[in-house]
Amino acid sequence: MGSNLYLVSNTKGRPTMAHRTSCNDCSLNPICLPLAVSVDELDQLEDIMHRGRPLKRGEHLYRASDAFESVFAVRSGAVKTYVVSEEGDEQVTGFYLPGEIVGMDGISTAHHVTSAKTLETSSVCEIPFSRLEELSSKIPSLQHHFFSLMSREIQADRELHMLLSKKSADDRIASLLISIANRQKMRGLSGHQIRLPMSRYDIANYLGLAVETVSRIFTRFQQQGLLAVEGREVEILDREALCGTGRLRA
Amino acid sequence: MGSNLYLVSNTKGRPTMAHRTSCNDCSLNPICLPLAVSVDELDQLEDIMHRGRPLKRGEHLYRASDAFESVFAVRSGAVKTYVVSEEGDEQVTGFYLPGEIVGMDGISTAHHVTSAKTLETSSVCEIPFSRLEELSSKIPSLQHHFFSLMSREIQADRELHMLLSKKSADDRIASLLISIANRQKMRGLSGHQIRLPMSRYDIANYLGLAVETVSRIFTRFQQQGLLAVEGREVEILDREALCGTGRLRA
DNA sequence: CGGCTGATTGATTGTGCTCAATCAGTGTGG
DNA sequence: CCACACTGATTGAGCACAATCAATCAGCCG
Repeated sequence: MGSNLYLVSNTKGRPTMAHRTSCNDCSLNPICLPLAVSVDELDQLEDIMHRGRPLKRGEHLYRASDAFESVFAVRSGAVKTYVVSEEGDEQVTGFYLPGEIVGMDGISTAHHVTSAKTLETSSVCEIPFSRLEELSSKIPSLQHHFFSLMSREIQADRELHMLLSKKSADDRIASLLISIANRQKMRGLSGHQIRLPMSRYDIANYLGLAVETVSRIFTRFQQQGLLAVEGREVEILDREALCGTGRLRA
Repeated sequence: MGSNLYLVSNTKGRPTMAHRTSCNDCSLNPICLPLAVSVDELDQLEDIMHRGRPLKRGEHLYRASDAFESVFAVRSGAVKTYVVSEEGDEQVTGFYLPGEIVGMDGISTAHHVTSAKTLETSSVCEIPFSRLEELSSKIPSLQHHFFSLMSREIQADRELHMLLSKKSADDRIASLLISIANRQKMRGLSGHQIRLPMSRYDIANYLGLAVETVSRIFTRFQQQGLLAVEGREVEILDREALCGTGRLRA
């Protein structure tokens, strides 16, 4: 469970204790929480955050029914949230990539309603929520930014809702790929060469499809020249047509 | 656009200018925003709110792409939110009953991403968001309550997501009915005798089903003795079995 | 009365699920 | 070191649930 080995293997070319860098040095600065605060306020924000050890694949950030104490900013890797019903079947409720905030459910109940586990070796910043609230009262722009983040979460859920209603399986897959590509692009990565951090099972579960269907659609998209798929590596060859599949906006 | 006639026709037995009462007199007090604030703080909250005229069925609270300025607390009636895609088809994204807050999308974009229209004659309280933010900075409990409300919205979306993935049409209908019953109960109304404020079309759209399917399931549920349906009046006869349909928690 | 919208019911089709088999990759233990 | 088991992914065949197309009916308003 040691040191920062995992992180090193993940952030290629920056072997120097990356998990002790400050928000200032973080490449996610422009899309993460610090976005909202000035340089001197940033110190206060950093004071309340914990940058924990890197987590191995499959470790939990929190589990459903845990007391709600913190939200988490993903620094590297990827996280999925899910709930397990009484009958034991799992429902994946979201995927979180670097720069995104996990755990904002649970504020109202004081307990988490989802569980969050890493999909691959990941590092996260833990932000105790009560202290974030205090700080938000003092820094209006931070308060607004946090409201804004939650609002964006709601918006994303709306889009997902729309996707799941307009039920075509093709649309769902296409849309997920585009979404991940967009989010990658936002943090300066390729907008067409993506590496899916989650399994086909997770994708199927998230989109309300059977694994077999996901698999079939991936191969068909490939045959149609829309994608180049190799396991979890996906290249979007014809974004236009892919969007056209479900008439999404490019 | 006429006095408080509409409201009168809606809040039976209280014909006296109900829209000028304060939060103190509002029956929704225990579940609405005022929940979080003390008596003297309540005055400040009331100062920033506008209790507008009652709205007729079909009037808009706001439209997609309108500048985001306020959130709205539903006082009476019911509101639906929806988006319209470029191709013109509508997607209903939510139903809001008295005591619930509409319009929290749009914080991040400064513009609304959904439209909100009344499903029947309704009255709402408009709360300018910038002033709510100011006030939230000064009243920590209000800030927390608002975070909490947004969190609850996210939670509800999670549940919806789960519902739409676990795709059985029966489950979806059952779940919606239970949800509405629960929300009615929370404001002191019957937990089994409900009046659906929305059309079958809205229900179908919201749940990602065809209208015909909704209709069929209503009649089948009735044949099975789970419901007594008469148009938009629905009585839940066997809540246990209804939950069992989709193995929901009662 | 005639036209409209909302709701219900019937007949047919199709998309995606289920069941089942195969295959590749990975880790385990003899 | 290799056989074996196990998980994740892919492909095929058949079936079921819900969509679609279509017709009818009730209520409402001009």
